[in-house]
Amino acid sequence: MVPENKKRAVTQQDVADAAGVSRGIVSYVINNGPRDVAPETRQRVLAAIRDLGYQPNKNAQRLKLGSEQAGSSLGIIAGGESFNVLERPYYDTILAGLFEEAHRLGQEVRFFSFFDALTDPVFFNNNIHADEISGLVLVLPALFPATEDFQEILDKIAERIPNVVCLEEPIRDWPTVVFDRAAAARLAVGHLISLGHQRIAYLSIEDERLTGYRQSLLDHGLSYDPQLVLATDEADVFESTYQSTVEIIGMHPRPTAIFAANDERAISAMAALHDRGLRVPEDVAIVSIDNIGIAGMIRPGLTTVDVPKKRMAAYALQVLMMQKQFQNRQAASVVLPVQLVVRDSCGARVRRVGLS
Amino acid sequence: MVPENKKRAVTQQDVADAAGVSRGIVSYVINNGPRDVAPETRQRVLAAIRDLGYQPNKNAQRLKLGSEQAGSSLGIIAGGESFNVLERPYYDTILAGLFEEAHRLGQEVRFFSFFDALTDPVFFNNNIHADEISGLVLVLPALFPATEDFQEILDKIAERIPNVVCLEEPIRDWPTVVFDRAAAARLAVGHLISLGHQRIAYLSIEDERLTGYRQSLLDHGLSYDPQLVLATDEADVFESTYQSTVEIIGMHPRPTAIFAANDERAISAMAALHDRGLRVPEDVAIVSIDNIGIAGMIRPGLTTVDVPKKRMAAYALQVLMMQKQFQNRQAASVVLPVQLVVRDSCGARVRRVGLS
DNA sequence: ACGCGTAGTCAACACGTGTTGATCCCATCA
DNA sequence: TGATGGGATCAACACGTGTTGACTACGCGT
Repeated sequence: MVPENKKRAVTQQDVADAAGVSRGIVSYVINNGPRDVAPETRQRVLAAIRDLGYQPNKNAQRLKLGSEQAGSSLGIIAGGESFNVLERPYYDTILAGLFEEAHRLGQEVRFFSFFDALTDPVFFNNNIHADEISGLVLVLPALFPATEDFQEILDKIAERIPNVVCLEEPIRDWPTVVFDRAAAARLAVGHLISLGHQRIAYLSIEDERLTGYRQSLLDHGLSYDPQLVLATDEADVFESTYQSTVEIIGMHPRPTAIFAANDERAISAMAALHDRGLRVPEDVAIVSIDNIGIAGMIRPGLTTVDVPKKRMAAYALQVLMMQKQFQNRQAASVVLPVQLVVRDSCGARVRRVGLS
Repeated sequence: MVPENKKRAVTQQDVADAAGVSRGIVSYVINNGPRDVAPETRQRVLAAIRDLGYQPNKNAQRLKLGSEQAGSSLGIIAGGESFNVLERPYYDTILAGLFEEAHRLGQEVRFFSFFDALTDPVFFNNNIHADEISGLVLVLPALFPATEDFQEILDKIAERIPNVVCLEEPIRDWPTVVFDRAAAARLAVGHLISLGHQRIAYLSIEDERLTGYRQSLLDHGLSYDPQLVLATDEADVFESTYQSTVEIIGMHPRPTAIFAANDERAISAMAALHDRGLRVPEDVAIVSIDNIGIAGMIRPGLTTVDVPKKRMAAYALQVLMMQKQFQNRQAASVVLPVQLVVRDSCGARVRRVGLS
């Protein structure tokens, strides 16, 4: 390999030489500096900059200014056990919202996968520097491995990076932005009950949704039957939910409705029902939570509780900015309200159980 | 606001003082430096580093080493007219693939939206620096605005950043990684023809797919009817495709099959057919291209041509690395083959037209 | 003619690091 | 014992930039 002469980058000194001035002047011109420059000189410098195609060296700027001033980035760590957050429709929208809001705030963002950043100390040390990142957004699903490495890295984050916000799952004492899961579950289950359903199975995520499911049943005078709560595996959502749905189908008497913890699970359940020759919503009604993009495109359209994903993202960055402004002062966590979106999978537009 | 004393970061000098040595020694220890250090001294320095929680300043390192050595990033610019690539299942997988492969190569990546990076010169100048980015992947859908700003920014990329690879759409003379669109279309249409279909509508994207669609018809002795090629609007895929499908449904005689340019369009078509009381595949068969994640989860399952999205991503980075290795030498473009995935929407598992 | 303020410029320091020429000290060998 | 070598360390330079103290020249007032 011939070591072709690397063309050295153009520096302020080159510009200064070309314009016949001192280097400092060039700096003044670029930053509308702390000192004034004679109009005629300014023009000469600008011309030289244009001619040589000069571009300031960011590294030198950041070194000098202490990256605070020079525009530090905002870090986003997202994911579960792999990169695959990017391939999950719910988190996609969250991420898109984060990017949009960051752009609105003029913040550069640096994106890291959970796998890289939180389970690999070497990667963490090499890539996540307080020099470069002044704020961090953690987007972590419920279940993550509590390895020693993981805990150690959380410690480092805590001591190095002043501002951290969590989306979805609260971690340590960092402020959190979440949607109201219990309320979402109550909305979904309440809606099914109002349509006349009495045996409602739950394709579960065991968080506040379960509480909401249970409470909604009791509120409406129905009994809570643990057998109707079926496990689903976050690591293989589609397959595990499909199997659990098959179980539901085999029950006697068969539940007339299914509450799915999120839209992915609902879609999986619909597939299982379809494959067994059962119709949605005529034979089994379905309601879920999330309102991902395709929820309204598939047929039957999914009745689901809309989670304000983009607003959650926007709030997360707002909280981060607040933290930054009031140095280290604990910023409040946020719980956002949700809203039911009625489509066809619940059967509200078709019939009411027991009334036809 | 009380200007709480910013705690100055720990530097090599601090470590050196604490360990009672010269600063250079600290540098040697950290980098297993060009010079040897006495074992006993080394231990003292390491202890000091640990005690003070010293972390080298990346900006200074990069300044000194010229970011080439210090680990420069790999840039990804993706999107159409907005950030929404993140919310489109096809591009999600592409991006996930890029991140995965970058991780495998130990490359840090910096992600930019098309909107930020390619249409806003100010943002571009402020955030995309040759100092930091040694290679660039452009993930651009077919249609992008050819504004002056856009062209100007492409010029700047060309002169500042040595290595560029395009995914999906070739731009300028940069090397490209694409899947074989014409072959994909021929596979899809050929499959429908082999099932006995003779009137096949095309929910179109007007690229090599159209060529493939046309050629496949001719190859099988069918005539090409431009009326069967319906426009769809990339800016509002679902709605426009839905409307075009309604048109198809109203045709006399009605086409017995639809070839959709991608899975999103196929799902939209299925919705329109469902809403008009037509069954898939019994009344109208559907085949498309992409094989996005949900293609196998919805019912009927989507028969589609699998695009090797992750392999495309991996290849893109391979090409980038090749470019880097052989300084500026033009790297070859890559066209990846595709494969048909038969599910239920085509009807192959149900019946053959005219044979039952 | 002299003093003085000011607009404009230059030289020099600082940011924190990697690296090299020079220095010190001690062990080894003639 | 004196010279030699080399292991270990230090001081100093360089990377490219932002900023401050010092310097020059010029205009103005007395």
